[in-house]
Amino acid sequence: MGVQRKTKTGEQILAAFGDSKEALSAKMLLSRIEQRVNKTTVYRMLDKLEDDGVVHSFSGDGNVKYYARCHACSDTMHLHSHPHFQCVSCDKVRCLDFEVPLTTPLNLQVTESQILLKGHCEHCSS
Amino acid sequence: MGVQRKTKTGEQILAAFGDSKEALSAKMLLSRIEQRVNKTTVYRMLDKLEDDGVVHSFSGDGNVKYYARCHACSDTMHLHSHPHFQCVSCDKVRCLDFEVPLTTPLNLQVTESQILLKGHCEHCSS
DNA sequence: TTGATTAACGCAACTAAGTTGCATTAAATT
DNA sequence: AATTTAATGCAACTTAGTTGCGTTAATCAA
Ligand SMILES: [Zn+2]
Ligand SMILES: [Zn+2]
Ligand SMILES: [Zn+2]
Ligand SMILES: [Zn+2]
Repeated sequence: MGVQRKTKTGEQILAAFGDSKEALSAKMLLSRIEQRVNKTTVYRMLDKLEDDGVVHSFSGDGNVKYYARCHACSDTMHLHSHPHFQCVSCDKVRCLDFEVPLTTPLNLQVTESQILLKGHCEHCSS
Repeated sequence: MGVQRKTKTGEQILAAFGDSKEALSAKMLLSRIEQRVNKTTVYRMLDKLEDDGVVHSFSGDGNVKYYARCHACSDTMHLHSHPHFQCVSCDKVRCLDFEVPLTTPLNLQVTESQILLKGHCEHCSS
């Protein structure tokens, strides 16, 4: 089940994401939240927000899970087949807007695709 | 630096991969190797084999690192922009043969792409 | 064949991400 | 204000992977 009560942790997590396409790990969220919050609480809140279709998650570099705001999802429909980008220089991660057309083999039933692009973001290109 | 001596661990790891496109985690390798080998040894040997362009690695589901044989790599040139597939039913992971054409935004310098497809493999489709 | 060199190894201890159980706190409802 | 129970904090745990260090064994030269 998703979020059922309005709490400070929930507010602060959503405030940390804001309206941007930036993706954040649990650790990054913890460091951004003013109020002292336990990591367990953050993990559980993120789970609930994901259930509600408010955030989506994916696996970034170094086996770390990242979360980002959803923009067209609800608790009944999740739709985010977009790729993600991680800068190898500043480590920032974000959602990319376009869709990648995938032609998959006929003998496989693909239900989900995760695309992570790595490289240098616009601020870190030299 | 890569592998410098012929050892049993190295042989057994390569034997476990064989010639297939199947990807294996360190844990899976440990369970497949007859001889008793320490996990540290497996991790270190995989690192060396990756340095040599003998295997490549990528992040699978559950933040687990998978390794697979390279087929066109050397210690000086690594080339594996192919996608990987993980069956959500039998958990097998493998390399896919085709390339995915990616049109990336102009303001990003993409140097690496990881594509993981998830779904049901040919043996687990009902 | 033997001895020297050092890559590879085993072990224990560690790190880091994430999870679980349980007692406590605090939203929401009456 | 009293009740209900979602949300929280804490400690302890799990799992993947790493590190330091002393030991073993592959390679090569004498
Ligand atoms: Zn950057
Ligand atoms: Zn996204
Ligand atoms: Zn399968
Ligand atoms: Zn592969």
